[in-house]
Order: sequence, then C-alpha cells, then structure tokens
Amino acid sequence: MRYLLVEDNDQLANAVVDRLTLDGHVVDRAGDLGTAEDFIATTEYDLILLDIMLPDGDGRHFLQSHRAAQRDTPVIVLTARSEVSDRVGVLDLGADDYIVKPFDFSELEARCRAVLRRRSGGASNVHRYSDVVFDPLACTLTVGAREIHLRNRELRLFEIFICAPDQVFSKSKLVDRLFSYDVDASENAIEVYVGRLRKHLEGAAVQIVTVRGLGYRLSQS
Amino acid sequence: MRYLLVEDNDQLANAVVDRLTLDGHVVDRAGDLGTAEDFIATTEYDLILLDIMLPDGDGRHFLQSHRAAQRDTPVIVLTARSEVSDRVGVLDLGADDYIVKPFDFSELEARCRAVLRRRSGGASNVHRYSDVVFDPLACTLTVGAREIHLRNRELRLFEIFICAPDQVFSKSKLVDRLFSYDVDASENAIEVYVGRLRKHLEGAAVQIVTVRGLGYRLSQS
DNA sequence: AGCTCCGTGTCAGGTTTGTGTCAGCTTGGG
DNA sequence: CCCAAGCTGACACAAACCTGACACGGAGCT
Repeated sequence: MRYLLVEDNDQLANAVVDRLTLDGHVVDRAGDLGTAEDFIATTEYDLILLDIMLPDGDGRHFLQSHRAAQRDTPVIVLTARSEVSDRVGVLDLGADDYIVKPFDFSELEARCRAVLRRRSGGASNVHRYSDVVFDPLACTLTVGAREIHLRNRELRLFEIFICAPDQVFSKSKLVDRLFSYDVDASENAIEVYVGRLRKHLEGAAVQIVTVRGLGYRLSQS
Repeated sequence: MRYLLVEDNDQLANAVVDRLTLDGHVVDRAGDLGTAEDFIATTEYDLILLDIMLPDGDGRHFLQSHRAAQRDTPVIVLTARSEVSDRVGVLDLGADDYIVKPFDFSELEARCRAVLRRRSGGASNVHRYSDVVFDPLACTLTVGAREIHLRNRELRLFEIFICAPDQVFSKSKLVDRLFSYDVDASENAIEVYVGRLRKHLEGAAVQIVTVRGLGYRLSQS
C-alpha cells in the first residue's frame, strides 16, 4: 500500500513513517499542504494521513477541496486533543476516520486497516482471483491448497496486480508504486521481481503476463 | 480546450501544436517566457506545457511566480533527459506533471488528459464499436468473445481509429500521431500496420477501409 | 562486537520479439 | 493500358525482456 503522510512535526512524522514502512508499506511524507498537493498530483495513494494544523494552512481546506475534486482516496485525520471539539466536523468534510494525538501506533495501524477494508467493498479485504487468495493482513498468498511464502517486496508487487487483475501496469508505474521517491530503483528490479513472483506462482491457474513494450498484467491461464 | 505551449525549439513546438490541434484543441505557442507572460495576461488557458530551458530564462522561475500569483492553471513540464534528476523539484514548484523528451505524442496526450481529468473528476473509458471492445487499461481488444493479442504499436493505432470511428485519417496524420517527433517513419509503415490490424480483425463485424488517396477509416461491414 | 542469514537491487549476457524498411506484387482510376 | 497508390512476405536490427550470479546491508543472534 502506498500512503501519504501530511504532517509538519518531524519527530512524529519520522516515527509514523518508520512504523508503516516496517509493515511493508511505501510512505511519502509531506511537511505542508503545498507539497502534499504535488505528491497527489502525480502519484496514486491508497490512503492519506492528514494533520490539521499545518504551516501553510488548515488541513480541513485541503480535505474539502480534495473531496470537491471527486478524489476518493480515503483520508484519516490526525487531530490534537485540543481540537477534539470539531472532530466530528472533520467527518462531515469527508474524512473517513480520525485519530487523536498522541496515539498508539497499533491503533493507527488498526484504523488504517479498517478504513482500507471499508473502501474495498466491505467485509473482508482478502483478494481472490481464480485459484489464488491473497490476504494483505496476514501477508499470505495461497495457491490452491498450498500456502506460499512471499517476501515483503514480492507481496507488495503482487498486491498491486491482484487489486486490479487484467490491468496492464507499466514498469515505470510499478517502480513508482513500489518504491518511495528517495529510492531510485531501476526498472530491471521490476523484471527481477516479476521473475521471482512467477517462480512462486508455478502451478497456479494465474500468471503474470508480459505485454511487451507496455508492462505486465495478472491474468488467468 | 485551450493550451499554451512554451517551447523554443521550433521543430518540436510545431509538431506538438499540429498534434494537439488535430485533437481539436486551440494551441498558442510562446517561444520564450516574456511572450508566455503576455499570453497569460490576456487569455485563460486550460493547460500549460512548459519547457525548462528557454532563451530568456529558466522555466522554473516562471512556474514559481505562476503559483505565487495563485494561478491554478495546470502545468506540465517538458524536461530533457539530462534534467531528470530534479523532476521532483519541478513538482515542488507547482507543476502538475512532467514528461521527458523525447516523448511519444500519444503519451503527451495521455498526460494532458490525466491532468485535466484530475482537475475535474474522472471516469473509466472503454471503447465499444459494433462487436469489438477496446480497453485501454487492460490493453486488450475483444472481438465478439475472443480476445486478440495486439502489440504496442498496433494497439495505439487501433486506439486512434476506435476513438473516432468512421473518421478518415490520412497516412501522414497517422504517422504524426503514432511516432514521436524524433522518429521519422515512412508512410509505408502505416500501410504495414493497417495490414497487420486487418489480419487481427478477420471475422469481426468491423474493418479498416482504405479511402484511396485520402487514408483509412474504421467502419462496420 | 562479530557473525550469519536473508532480503534486495544491480549487472552482464543471452534470448526473444516488436518494428520499420524494402522489393516486388496487386489494384484501381483515368 | 499505364501509372500511382496500396498491399504484403521477408528480413535485419535494436529494444525489450529474462535470469543466474553477486555484492551490499540490515536484522537477529551469540
């Protein structure tokens, strides 16, 4: 999953980034609203964590225009205790949830999961496609009856594919989604990971197909 | 849509203007920043295409003051490959996207569309015509029930046709739309690709018709 | 610290295949 | 009947892709 964290407090931001990164997510961090807009303009995020008090404006305005622009990326607002009074107001503006600082990281994680689960049509957030089942929470991939051990990056890559089966993803897009801006991996890295995933998927009724010159796609065989 | 192209290279500029004009847009072209400022002062644009290296200054300064003046017209920056290193810097200055030269025109168009769509909410776009369905996301062409494997160039050519069925496209137009400005393919290449597409479309209720002396057209048979 | 293990990304080389050109052929209009 | 326009099989080249090997570095353990 690719997260955007909009938060001006460096200490808190770093802690959150570290924690979410450990969970295997890609996290970009913006220190103010302007930077956040830039990130959003060019990258697709799965979830946005938004502070309210920011050096160049109020996070609520951001939220408002975000929704006005018909963007449906879920947003969790981080509010300070003093701002509690209007936390409901935040929901009215289109936030999916809020969490009050200071918070436990495990609580943050739980809320992120909950919001993402709600967004992807409900009850379970397990993805099925043909004979493979992908559980992003348990980080497992099941092919038929056998469970397959995937490493972190392999998991994230496979997640991208199974969230939009049959869709073609270019290598450059995959690099964007798999790595954060400060890591500049080559597109060859994608080729390598696709190769590794293919090895894992041997025997499955599902395969990653190369679309020469355009990218890769997950499809049934 | 009304575009402003700020670019000093005549050859490239003309090619881009021609192409966008073909798509039915109005394009003004400025060869330097001074001219660009004049245009902006008097006209409202939907999108600005901005080169970085210009005879009278750096496009980034333009971008900066553009945003400082609270103008929200979207900007796509055209960068040379050597300037890639600071592409994120460009985004920080307020660009909506960037594209690296040399680029395919179809890619430029796609990015323009994406930026414009982001500015005003979006939807999916699968093209249907008679018994064929073209899905630009999955990069697939379906004729009746059977899926057809098209290569990169074939796909892009077919996309041109199905986006405007029954419209006649001259070979020179097709060359323009299919190749980037630094590739000079012959018109015979188009004939070859039309031939290949026809082979793929055998059995479909749709065909590419030759209009002798004028070009080709997609139509129902 | 020192050590090992494992995940990760790069590289080099080998292989595949998409692509555009050419040459010779067919078609159609005048 | 002739010429221009269009068609097409074959081909050569380069880009795109694949993969085994390797080097690097962080995590965990002793």
